[in-house]
Amino acid sequence: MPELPEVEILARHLAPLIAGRTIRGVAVRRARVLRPTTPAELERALTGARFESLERRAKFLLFRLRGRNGREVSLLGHLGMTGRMFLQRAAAPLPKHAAVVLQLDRGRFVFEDTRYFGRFTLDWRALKQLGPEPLEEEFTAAHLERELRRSKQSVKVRLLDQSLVAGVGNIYASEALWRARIAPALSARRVTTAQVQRLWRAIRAVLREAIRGGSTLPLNFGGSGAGDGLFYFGRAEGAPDFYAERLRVYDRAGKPCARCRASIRRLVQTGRSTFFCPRCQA
DNA sequence: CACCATGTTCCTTG
DNA sequence: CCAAGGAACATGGT
Repeated sequence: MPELPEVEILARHLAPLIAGRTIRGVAVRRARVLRPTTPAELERALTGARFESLERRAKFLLFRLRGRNGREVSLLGHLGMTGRMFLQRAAAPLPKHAAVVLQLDRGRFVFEDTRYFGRFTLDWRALKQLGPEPLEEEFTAAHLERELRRSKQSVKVRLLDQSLVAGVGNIYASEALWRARIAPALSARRVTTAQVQRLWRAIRAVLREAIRGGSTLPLNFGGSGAGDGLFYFGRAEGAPDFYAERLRVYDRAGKPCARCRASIRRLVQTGRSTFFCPRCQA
């Protein structure tokens, strides 16, 4: 579910819903996601605290709260591969893999994560290693070129390095390279200045369009219809599926390229799938 | 049973 | 010390 655009969409939807809400109780059902914070530490910091703001940094969510004692509390969230965050009525059934549940003054906040790779922690050290935000001015084509040239790894693998640019994941790395017409296996060292320019534009366009689309991956809580109290974000029931429409190569092996109709291919780079058009991205 | 999965962090190897 | 690659984490879908 989550790459940068999905996290951005979540933050935008969640921020106004949690602002001003007070936490009455904290239930940690899977302590692993707090690491290295302990359940006792989280309970002490959050009980009685009030949400003030929510921002995104790369794929992280930055929650700022005002603690019971008046001090600021900073909470760092990450959805991992399968994480979700939403509000629901206090009477609604908890999802099977609810990792952390915050009882609010009205209803509850749920961090649910099937695989428990996500984070919900007071430890902010993970942010220190992040590179520039791809949609901000700090991310320039010159920076991208300089960083790419430093390595002989493939350009696709380099894009996943969060210290080079923060927030590009496995889906949008393939999408950006397709858009820029660059072969994913090309050594980062061999990328030309013209290619860097195209790639820089493509990264930004692909991410921006995904955010604009409102939802790419199925972030909705499909099936659970109205009345179960699930906070529902992303597309509405019956709305177009932006995910299926927007992705041009990811998970489309064997299907025709949207530009040239050649058959999309899949390859594995450092253990992860890459999708590309062998003709457009020669 | 096999293989695949949107992410990050460790550990090993060179 | 660094770069690079692979395993681990944990659960579910096909």
